[in-house]
Amino acid sequence: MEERKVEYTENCPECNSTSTSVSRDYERAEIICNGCGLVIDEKIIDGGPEWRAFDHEQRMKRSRTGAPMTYTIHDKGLSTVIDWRNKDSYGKDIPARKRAQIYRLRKWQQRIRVSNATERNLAFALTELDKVASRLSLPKGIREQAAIVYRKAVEKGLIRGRSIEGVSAAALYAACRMCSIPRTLDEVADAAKLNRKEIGRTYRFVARELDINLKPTTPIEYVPRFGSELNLSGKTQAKAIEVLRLAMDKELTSGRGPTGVAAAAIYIASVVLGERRTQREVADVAGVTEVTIRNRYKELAEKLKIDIVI
DNA sequence: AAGACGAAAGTGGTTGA
DNA sequence: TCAACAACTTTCGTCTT
Repeated sequence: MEERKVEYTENCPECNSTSTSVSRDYERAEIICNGCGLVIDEKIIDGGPEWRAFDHEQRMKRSRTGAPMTYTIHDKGLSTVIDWRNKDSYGKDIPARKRAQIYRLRKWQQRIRVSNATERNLAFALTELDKVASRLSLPKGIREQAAIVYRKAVEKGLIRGRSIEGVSAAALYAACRMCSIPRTLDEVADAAKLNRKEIGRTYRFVARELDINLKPTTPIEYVPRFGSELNLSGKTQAKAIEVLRLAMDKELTSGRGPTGVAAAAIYIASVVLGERRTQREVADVAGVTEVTIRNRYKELAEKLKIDIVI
């Protein structure tokens, strides 16, 4: 193994002068101060490759990594991309007489990449998916999940007779529930600019055909999101969840809209712990009315014997 | 003046004959 | 296919802080 010493800009705690640098000795797996020779750290991890390559060809052959695979690009991000720079793999300029050839190659590569109708459909759907997901500020994992659901729907031919937008919105809604960070149908419908009925219908259909059976969402899953939108402390959110656990034990949540129950529990928790929010505020973030909160929280307070002092 | 309360009527979706 | 039904909403007048 060759000895690689990499300059490392960190000061030695011993001699502590800014001018002295330390070096990493991967042979001995130590970090050493160049000034006083102190071993600063041992058994460091060598982040580099364990193989050696003598030229570019070998390097390409031996390296085992590349761009990560993703489901959010229609070809999973694995296709060849001919970039726009007129440079070859060494970074040298491509001679003028070859430019035209490269230009044609580039054009055809683009055309082939999204060749048939299915591919184009997928490409379109995935951009749509991404657009809606970013409007709802959903994490990347959910987009991947939604993309997977959408791909399966395409494979089963479930798109026929349904709009791409509708199915991608349904896929996204399903993905949210699968990952336990549910959005309401209303929220998805709003972001996708479609009506809720349509998405709901499509979702049910897709879920049935793909054998995605999800348990009904529990109110608890809504607490963190509503809680943080209301700037409630973790303590209050925990209290709301505690209330919901008790409520679920006593069957007070079944048949009720989960958002309504979650809103009521949050309201109760906020009052009990002195972090008061008005019914109006809670109702707004939960997407229900004050009346629903009142009905729910009356029930909860009565059955769980929680005293509400207002 | 804002928030909470509750009655009454209306809406959209599910269920079962 | 249709009526019954429960949950939820809208609206509004009243009470409380």
